[in-house]
Amino acid sequence: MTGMSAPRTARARARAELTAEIKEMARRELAEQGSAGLSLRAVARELEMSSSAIYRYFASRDELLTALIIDAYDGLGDAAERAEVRVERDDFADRWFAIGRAVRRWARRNPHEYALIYGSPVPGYRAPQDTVGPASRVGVLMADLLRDAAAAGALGPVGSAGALAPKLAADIAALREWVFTGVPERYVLPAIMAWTHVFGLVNFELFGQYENVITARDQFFDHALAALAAALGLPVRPATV
Amino acid sequence: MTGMSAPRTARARARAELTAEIKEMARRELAEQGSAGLSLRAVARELEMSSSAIYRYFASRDELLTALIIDAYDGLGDAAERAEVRVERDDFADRWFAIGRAVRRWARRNPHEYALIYGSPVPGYRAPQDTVGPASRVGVLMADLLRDAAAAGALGPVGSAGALAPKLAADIAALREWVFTGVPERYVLPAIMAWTHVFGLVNFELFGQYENVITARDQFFDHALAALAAALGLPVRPATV
DNA sequence: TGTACATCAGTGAACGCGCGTTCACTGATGTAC
DNA sequence: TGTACATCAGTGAACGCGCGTTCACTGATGTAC
Repeated sequence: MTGMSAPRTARARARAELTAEIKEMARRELAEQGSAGLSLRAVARELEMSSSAIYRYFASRDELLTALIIDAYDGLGDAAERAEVRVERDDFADRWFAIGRAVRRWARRNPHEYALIYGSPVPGYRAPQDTVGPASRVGVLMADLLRDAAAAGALGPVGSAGALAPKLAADIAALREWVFTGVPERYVLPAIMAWTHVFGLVNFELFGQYENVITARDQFFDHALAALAAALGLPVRPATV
Repeated sequence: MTGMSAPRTARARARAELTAEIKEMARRELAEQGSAGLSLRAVARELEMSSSAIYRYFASRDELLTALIIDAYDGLGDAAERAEVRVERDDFADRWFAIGRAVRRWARRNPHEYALIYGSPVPGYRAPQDTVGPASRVGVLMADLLRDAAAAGALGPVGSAGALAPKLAADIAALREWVFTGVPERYVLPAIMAWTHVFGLVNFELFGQYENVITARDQFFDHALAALAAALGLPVRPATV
């Protein structure tokens, strides 16, 4: 996941370990202060090293933040993939449920990391290019699922909203050359919507919008997943929690 | 909106004006720094007054933040209401579109205020009770729309997801005694989902998740609104942008 | 209408704090011969 | 296997900055009689 091969020398091993420790401690700080309150000095203090020593591992606070963001995307991606891969390949609705639930579970367990990647952008921080791969993993997983379902002829009808605006049709065409290869055209927009909806649900739950509105959070989320599966054309069995 | 009656004395008038100026300047700072970077001293500096003077108007940074949050909810609520009220009362789909588009337009015009209320919670900040009224205005507007449509017999069928879990059914019952009065049971969950989805769409657009995914933002949003209207049981005419 | 007193707005200095980043330096680890 | 040199990790002091909040004070505005 780190992209490094096994370190040879003791020095390299120590370096890898300390890099990991710094990130781990930064994650803990993040959980207490939020991304804006993440401070190199606090991390160093907690690790009982001088603040300047951190600079041997991360060139700046932004670079540490970037590392945390990538790790967060990868953590979420791993969680979703691990959950999805355990499901029977041809139970497409179950695969959908597995992805959705894994996303929510990970987000509830790592709320500050989730906020880091799906909350308000960190002011003054501009995400570098290396985040886009990790950032797309959940979406890719959903697209893969649709491709498999389409190949198996398991996709049912989806509501049509009439003719599409040309610009939007072009977006869909582009998507079908990339993540949505092999997915019939009419399933692409429902997929983007369902993807958006899943994170919208998690956002609202984590950021407090369901306070005084929904108390049966698990059941509501599962209900929504079932409705989304139907909107995606996936064959849904009656949901049981 | 401020809840104050017309100020009598010159002093009271000056006070009201300066309070507004402080908030206005704070909003401008917010737009540049984000909520975590909002500083009383910076606001004071910009207003060419001493930092301690701010304390005559707001007891603390948190109190200023609360005022901004309430104003943001009210700004969004006003925008949505003003847009919705201009539509023919019995064109229910149009009313839905008006609300959704107004939310998005306001969010795009006031991205930092939007992030303040729908983004990651401000670390260490706990929203006081006075925010819940303003926070619910858009939801109330949607519920009102559904009530009107139901009364007019204009609501079509919605997808049923089978029997509901008891806890979830209880939530719905509670909602129907409060905001969703007069709205038939089966439309409540689709409404919560549609409400969630609208803000999920705006979140994803504003927070950068559609980068490299959707370029036709207006058309995509309208498409989603149309799909949501259908999911809500609202009578949809073919969408034109 | 004028006066005495109370209330309020605003100031400037200070407290105590934390931050990111740089730099010259020491001592340990790794590498080449 | 031993030695000379280069590389790296970590330190501590310093720079320059900004922050929220408090406090004793001055001068203006409002109020009651």
